[in-house]
Amino acid sequence: MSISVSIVEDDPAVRASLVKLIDGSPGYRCVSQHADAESALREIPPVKPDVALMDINLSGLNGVECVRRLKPQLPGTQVIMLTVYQNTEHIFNALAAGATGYLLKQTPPEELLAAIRSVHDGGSPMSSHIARKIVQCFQQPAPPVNGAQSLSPREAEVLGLLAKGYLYKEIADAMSVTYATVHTHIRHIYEKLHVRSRTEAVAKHLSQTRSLPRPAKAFRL
Amino acid sequence: MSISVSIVEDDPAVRASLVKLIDGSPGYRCVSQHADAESALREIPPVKPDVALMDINLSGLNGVECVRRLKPQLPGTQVIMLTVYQNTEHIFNALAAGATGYLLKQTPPEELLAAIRSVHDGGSPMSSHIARKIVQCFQQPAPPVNGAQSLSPREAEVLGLLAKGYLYKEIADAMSVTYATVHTHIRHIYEKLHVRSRTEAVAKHLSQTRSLPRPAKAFRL
DNA sequence: AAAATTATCGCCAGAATTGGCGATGTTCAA
DNA sequence: TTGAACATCGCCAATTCTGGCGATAATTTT
Repeated sequence: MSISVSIVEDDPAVRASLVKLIDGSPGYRCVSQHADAESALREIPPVKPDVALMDINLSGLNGVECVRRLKPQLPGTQVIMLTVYQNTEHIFNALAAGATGYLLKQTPPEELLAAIRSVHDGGSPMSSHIARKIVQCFQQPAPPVNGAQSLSPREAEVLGLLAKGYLYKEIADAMSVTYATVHTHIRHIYEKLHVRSRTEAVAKHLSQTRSLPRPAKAFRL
Repeated sequence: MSISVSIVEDDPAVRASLVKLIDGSPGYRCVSQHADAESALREIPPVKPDVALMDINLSGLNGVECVRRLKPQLPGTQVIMLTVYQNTEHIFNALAAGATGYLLKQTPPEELLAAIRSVHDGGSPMSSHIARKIVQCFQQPAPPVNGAQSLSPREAEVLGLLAKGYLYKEIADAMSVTYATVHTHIRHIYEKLHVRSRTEAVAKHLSQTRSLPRPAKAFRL
């Protein structure tokens, strides 16, 4: 069974050549093409393609938004973004919106076909450099503003329990020390983090222990 | 100039074949080999290889830890993890520790060489399926259990300020209502979120507004 | 029209937190 | 060896939160 592909691309020439490539390759067939996000949102769901190639730069609703709305209706369809942008923000937004692959428009035809097969086969096609950007996300070693770095092991432990909503007394029990000691640790924590309440300390803590990448501002929303 | 490679692999046979592959290929040269993390940590830094192939499963200190300690000393060296494990936890831990590539041991020789070149060239080599796992990280949708959905607009507003560490009185001023009203809103918030303190409410709030992926437990440390 | 939800206000008392000030002992680096 | 950072303990008072109980009014839903 060949892989069914939908194409969303506003440039008629590019779109035509994509259709030609897909339909001209055995094992692939183009089942729909769309010049803008709006029509894509209307017409793609009934078609249920295996894969969608989505230009990221559409007039009107952009490709990222289009994916965001399309994906919930078509969880089985894998979306590959096509773009000229290689910047981190775009990449993350697209992936967060539900895209599975991310290719540059300059990708040669054979690779594009390989990517379509790959994404259909459980992979996430992307250029090597884009992969690196994503990997770097995991490495951003919460570098600078980590007031928490200066927390002693014991203090960090207290903060962890504080974040779970434990009472001072419960923390004391959990750590086998007295209430007074917990109290003192917490005072030191507040000093070091420059906060004045449990809530602020926890907020700071959660924003820093955040296990994962916090790539770009873009992500915060 | 050929790419210098260090190899860390405890199985002598596998290590030997890797060395043979590297040294037998033009454009690559193996500059050191190590049977365990400890000797790797001692011997690799002076060598400053372009690329290090690191078995993830070493006796003693494991490969991930080895990378974590090596990378700060050798920011220019790109590390590719070699492993039989394909599970998410290992992948994330390795990347977070500073690895740039992640390949399965079953990777064919030519691909391994291509990966070494790729990582040296600014890429992040990894199998298509591993890439997918990483991408999925960015897609983990704000989970369903959003008790916050039932919060009224006003309550949500209060919670937001609560999360910033505002005192009841400050929230009252900010919202131009009385302390009593804030107090009531907060009581309702606690009921709806099933929490008993400001800290718990804020923790819940932050964990849900969190724009980004929160991959695995593994990440929490 | 009755009921539920939301937003607003109030009192009171117990519980928890915060902060000021001080103390002892250990460990580790200068 | 002297100081700095850490972990431990203590007292006391002021502030802040939490929860129980109740109330009015507007809006929305049923």
